[in-house]
Amino acid sequence: MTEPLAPQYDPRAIEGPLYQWWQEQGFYRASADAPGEPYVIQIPPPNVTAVLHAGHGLNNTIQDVLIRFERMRGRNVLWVPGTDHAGIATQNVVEKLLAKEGLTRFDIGREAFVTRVKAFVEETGGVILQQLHALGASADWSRTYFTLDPDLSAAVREVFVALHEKGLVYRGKYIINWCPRCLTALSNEEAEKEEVEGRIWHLRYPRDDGHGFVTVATTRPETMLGDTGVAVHPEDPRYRDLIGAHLMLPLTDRRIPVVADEAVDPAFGSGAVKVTPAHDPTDFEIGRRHGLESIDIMTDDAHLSDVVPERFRGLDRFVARKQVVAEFEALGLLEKVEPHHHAVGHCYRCRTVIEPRLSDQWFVKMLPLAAPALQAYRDGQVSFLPERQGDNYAMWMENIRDWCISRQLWWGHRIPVWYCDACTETIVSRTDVTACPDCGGAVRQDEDVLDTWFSSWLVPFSSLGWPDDTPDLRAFYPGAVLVTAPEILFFWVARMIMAGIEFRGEVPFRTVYLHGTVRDTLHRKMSKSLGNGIDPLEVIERYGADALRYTMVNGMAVGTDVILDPADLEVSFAPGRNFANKLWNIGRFLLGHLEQGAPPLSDIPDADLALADRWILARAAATVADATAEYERFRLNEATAVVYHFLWTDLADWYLEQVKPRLYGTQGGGDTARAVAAHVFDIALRLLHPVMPFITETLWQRLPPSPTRDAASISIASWPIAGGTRADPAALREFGAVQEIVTAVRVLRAEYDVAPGKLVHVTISDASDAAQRAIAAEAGTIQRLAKVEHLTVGAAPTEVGGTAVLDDGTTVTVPLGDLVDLERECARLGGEADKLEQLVAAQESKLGNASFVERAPTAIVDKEREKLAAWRGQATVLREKRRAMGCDT
RNA sequence: GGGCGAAUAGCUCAGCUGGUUAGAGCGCCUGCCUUACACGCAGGAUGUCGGGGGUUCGAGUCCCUCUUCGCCCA
Repeated sequence: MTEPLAPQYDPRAIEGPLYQWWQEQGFYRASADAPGEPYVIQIPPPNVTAVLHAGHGLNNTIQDVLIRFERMRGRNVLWVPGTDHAGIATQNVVEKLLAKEGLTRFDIGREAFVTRVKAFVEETGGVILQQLHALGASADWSRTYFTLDPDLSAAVREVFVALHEKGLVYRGKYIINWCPRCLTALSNEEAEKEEVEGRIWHLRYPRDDGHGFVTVATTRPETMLGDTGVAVHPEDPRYRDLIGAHLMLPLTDRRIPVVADEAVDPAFGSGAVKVTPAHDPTDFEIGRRHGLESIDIMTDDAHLSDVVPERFRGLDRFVARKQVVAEFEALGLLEKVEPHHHAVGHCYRCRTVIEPRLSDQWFVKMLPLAAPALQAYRDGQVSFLPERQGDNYAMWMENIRDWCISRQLWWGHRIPVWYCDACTETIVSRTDVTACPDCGGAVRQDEDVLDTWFSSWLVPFSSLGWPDDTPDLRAFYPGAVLVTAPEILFFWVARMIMAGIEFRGEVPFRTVYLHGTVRDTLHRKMSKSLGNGIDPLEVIERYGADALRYTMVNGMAVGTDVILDPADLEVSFAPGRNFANKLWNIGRFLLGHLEQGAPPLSDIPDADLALADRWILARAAATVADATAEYERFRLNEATAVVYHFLWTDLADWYLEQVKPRLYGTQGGGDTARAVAAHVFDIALRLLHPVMPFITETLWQRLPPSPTRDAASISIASWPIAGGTRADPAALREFGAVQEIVTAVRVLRAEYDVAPGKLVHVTISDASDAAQRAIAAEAGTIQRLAKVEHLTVGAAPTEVGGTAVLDDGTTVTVPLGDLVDLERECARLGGEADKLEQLVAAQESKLGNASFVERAPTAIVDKEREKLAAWRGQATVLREKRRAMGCDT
């Protein structure tokens, strides 16, 4: 674990071995009776056949950051991983494989097919969980579940039967969303609406009395073959006389009535709508209200069935559409065709156009489940991040519709319902049924399986052993946070909340963190079909998991999308890689100087601390407080930024530069410097560990031993405590003055193109209190960092030089002799003076405004007065300086 | 059609409860191979905070409206 650091940062060399070591040590295996308040995250179980994509990368990075943070804070952490059997998706994959052999699932039969899918899943499934190892995921793999495992299947059955007993599961004939390619019903959530440029056909239906016709408008003309009525609004004057009349349905010999129904929008189309109860949800309702017949005109695969006139039979629905339109046109019954923009349902798995279809399905009655779930949100038992997503949740809950849970698939939890053919008994049972309990007759099980989400909505407790009362269940339910994408708010999150309340009596998590989507630079969602995806494994291979994680977290504010350029991984991931490399080099430098060991900071008397030491300790204290607060508020990007700034700017750019002479031994105080450096580096590594676990562990392992570094791994080391380090406002102020003086000199050097190696003289005049203390304490630092030969404090020099006035009036003059162009310096100082005078003028008018002084809080007014005084002071110094230089003569 | 969100530097985005001389990273310009790092160091330029109105002592931040883009629902 502690070989010397390689001169080059090479993530591949450290990440794999480190992950393996973490696993061997079992750091992330949870125990129900371990100390600490439990903190549980349930992974959104990926499809068992899925491979890692950028969205998974983001989702799991966030979870791992939270988990690692809370683990270090001493919570009894459990991150439960698992996979989902993904009914349609997995079945589709295997059906495609079969198709290559020229077979369909029907050719080989249900049993053989299921065996085949099982084999496929065993062979190739779960790869994604392995891939999460590369990401550094600190999940408890010993608790990995699969939704088809026997115990989780038992939970599914228990829930189905229990809900059936409560009357919340029922079977009924309704219009469902039918995918003619997957040959199954879909829930409303699974039928995704897509905007399409379609057409609307205006068709004429002649009256049966020969007196004219009624025009109806439709986007799906082929369904007219299943029409059993025409509906108009009861108040529509155009059609009032027509209500109760009959029409002759063209292309058929059917006579259909005109009915009056409130559901008709008189403003849409012609105001008369054809009614196809078997193929449209609205029409189904209208048909039911008026006793119209339902005629299903389609086969499972969306070809016209035998109930239509012979010439249409067997036609694909879209071919039939053309033919129907052609015949209407030939008959002179096609009034017009208009372009029409509308949303059409598509199968969320295969994008096939959904066919609304009348069919027998199982449903869950949602209202009784939704009501308490909505109340739980209103009571604040569960909250959403970003908050507005709560409104989304509430709106869905308020307009909840029953959930179609049966799927005409073979891969999934088979519905635990048996039918007796002998006595028509229906048996719903927790255990398999072999004979009818009533008549002893033969039974057959319902052919269908359950929606995959019918198992997913239970994982917060089924993954912990429910319905058994297990120690895990008692310790780890409910969870703390759910981290997922907004796309599955309804599919999964809302339903989990309902199931949690129904079966465990409390919500399954307190916070729902809905993160953004990973998109390309055109803000398109990454997808396989667009070819704009980013392969996280490729990124890890090239730049390391730490760089990937950093980039994801850094680019993501709460509720916003992450934009990455798939065409240029270099540009996308450079920030993470650069930072990791910087950190590596800070480590190389620092650890090299700590090889001889470092005394614990507690052994160093306060009097030995240099101003720079006090400053970096104070900065560390502030960083601990800020980073902790940001992590707690889920503002991971802010937490990262805070630590980044501390490491790169405070530590590397200033403190390490300040401390070099002491580390090199060219100056005394080496022990103090090593103690402080080791201490703050330790803190920074811990603060960064949740985001960049590998590199922080690698460096942390090589810190010299110390009583406060007694954990085997940084990942189980304690989180730094803000109160444990020192706030020191004086040090912040005074070292701040050091920084400002150094920067001022550097600016002047750059302004006058002083050669990089050339030493200059500097005079500080009008030094503020802080500046005086800064110079007293850190003159050497200033000289070294600004390349100053003589640093004098006193009256402003009379010779010509470059001058800068700091905010507090402290004046820095670099006499540059012939290097200084007097005119140029006059202009430069004049420009600055003008700018300040503008500020002063604006500030004077602000403070001259009586209502501002009266109404604004005194603290604000005082602050503004201080600003005015400072600017006036600076302006005065600049003007004097210009006068002394003879600028305006 | 209804609901929600976004618009801030060339790019990607922060800016949380109104009070900052409006920030970061990348890119760009200048100068540096300073023995931890050129994936670096030092310095620098770039913003009518989408348009218009309003509330307020004070608006990038709150309200209205328009424009453009995105998401969800019908």
